[in-house]
Amino acid sequence: MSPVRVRFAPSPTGFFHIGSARTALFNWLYARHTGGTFILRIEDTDQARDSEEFLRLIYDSLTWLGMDWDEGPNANGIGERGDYGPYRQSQRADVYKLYLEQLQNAGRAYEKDGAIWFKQLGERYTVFDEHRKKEVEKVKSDPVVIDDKIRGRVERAEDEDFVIFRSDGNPVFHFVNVVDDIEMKVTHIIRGEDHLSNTSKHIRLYEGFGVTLPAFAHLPLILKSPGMGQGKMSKRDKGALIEEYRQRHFLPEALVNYLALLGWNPGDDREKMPLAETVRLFDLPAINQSNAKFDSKKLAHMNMVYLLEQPADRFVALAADYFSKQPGGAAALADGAYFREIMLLAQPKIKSIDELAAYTAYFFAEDFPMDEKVRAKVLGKGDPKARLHELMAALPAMDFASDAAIESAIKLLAEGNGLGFGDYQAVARLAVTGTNAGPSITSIFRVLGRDRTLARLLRFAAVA
RNA sequence: GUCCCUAUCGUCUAGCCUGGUCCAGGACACUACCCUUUCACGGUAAGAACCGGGGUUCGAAUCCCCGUGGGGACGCCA
Repeated sequence: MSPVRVRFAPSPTGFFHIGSARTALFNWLYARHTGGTFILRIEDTDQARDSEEFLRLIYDSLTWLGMDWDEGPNANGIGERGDYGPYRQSQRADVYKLYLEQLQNAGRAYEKDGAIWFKQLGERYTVFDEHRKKEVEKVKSDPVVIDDKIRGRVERAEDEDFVIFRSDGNPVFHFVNVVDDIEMKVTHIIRGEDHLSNTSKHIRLYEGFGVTLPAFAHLPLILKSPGMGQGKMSKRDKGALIEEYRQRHFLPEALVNYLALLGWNPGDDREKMPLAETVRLFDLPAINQSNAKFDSKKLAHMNMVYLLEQPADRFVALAADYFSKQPGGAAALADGAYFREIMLLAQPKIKSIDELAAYTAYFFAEDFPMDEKVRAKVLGKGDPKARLHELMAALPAMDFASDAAIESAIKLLAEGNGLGFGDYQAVARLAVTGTNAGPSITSIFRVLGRDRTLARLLRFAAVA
């Protein structure tokens, strides 16, 4: 058995979406599992739609997700690697010319309407195609048998000639895809099920070139989320773009973990697992045959689980990176020690990094918003104003050294008035943060410091 | 319309290959309760599925067939 060589072959014609990422991931996982080679090949044969910006997005997205390629084009200064380059189809015209000549010499290519067509072998007949609303010529030939690693044996009987070179002289996907897979010695073609019906064309091409077939594995598709319509997920769907998760500062390892579980599982109940473990267990036969709907809530949960276990330093670094990209975020970063304390308070509370700005806003500004509903609720219960004044009176003498010290001071105050901690907690939180959600009030007091806490209590008491 | 793939809780799925251990297990979501100093986390509990019909068999979620549902392809896009 020759060493595994797989490839991910995107075209830079649009944003990098979740389906592409999953295809890339499964190829990457299979390469790493088998100790094989992961090739990145850019299929930029559509001059009208290709763009350098989208090309960069492919490199950046793969890198962000942690999928390194062993062979591939010169990307972001990495330099071209591999012995079968160039790895951009726009630079491989001479190779395609050679393969075309081979087909022409064998009588398997002909010209029509300025384009070059691949000629199928077999009995020809015409039929009216309801879908295309025109007569088409079909070829009755020996059935093509696809031995699919995921689906088993798939058989297709009908063929049609198809274009391999456009009238503008550029080769078409089916042709270049097969030629490069041959040239680059790809052993396993792992791609979405939407290509399953193309595969018979591709197999005919392999036969035309007289080479042996690679193994095929057609992945189930990722469908729209429940309630978001029918069909496969498209670039236009909410949550479909990798870029979106990157901008929202999702953890790439969480996204990768979620994506790995969309159509594959380790065979037991584990869901959150280290990448190395996924690599160890991943294999083609374990991949599901049916499509899966995308569930952003489950992804969000996975992200939270990963966030929770981040070491303090990494979490603070992630938070700092996030704030640095927020409007006005620089102010929050001004005091590093203060920033760190706040972020660590927030870490166990949030589901994703992009909640941080709103969740911690009151630490960084005095003009934080007041939640009117919460205000009405808190002020409508007991005698919060009295509690507020008792607290303000006690504050100057309070020990702010630790959460525990603040807690016992407030408890002492409460006991003295025949009350409980909770009687002070709600109104103090409202006065100091404007809301009813957040870290413990003692830690907020401590981090804010006595002066700022007292000032906020005073200000609130004045208008309450 | 033609061809191809597919079918277990709302969703992701285990179980199916090698029929009995499954009145079907886990996770997300939802609900309730517990924990609690708010909000989360966490814990416990509840509800929730073998698409339908035929067969094969002592026995079918598991094997076969037919329906139906879902998905894909049918471009001088990839």
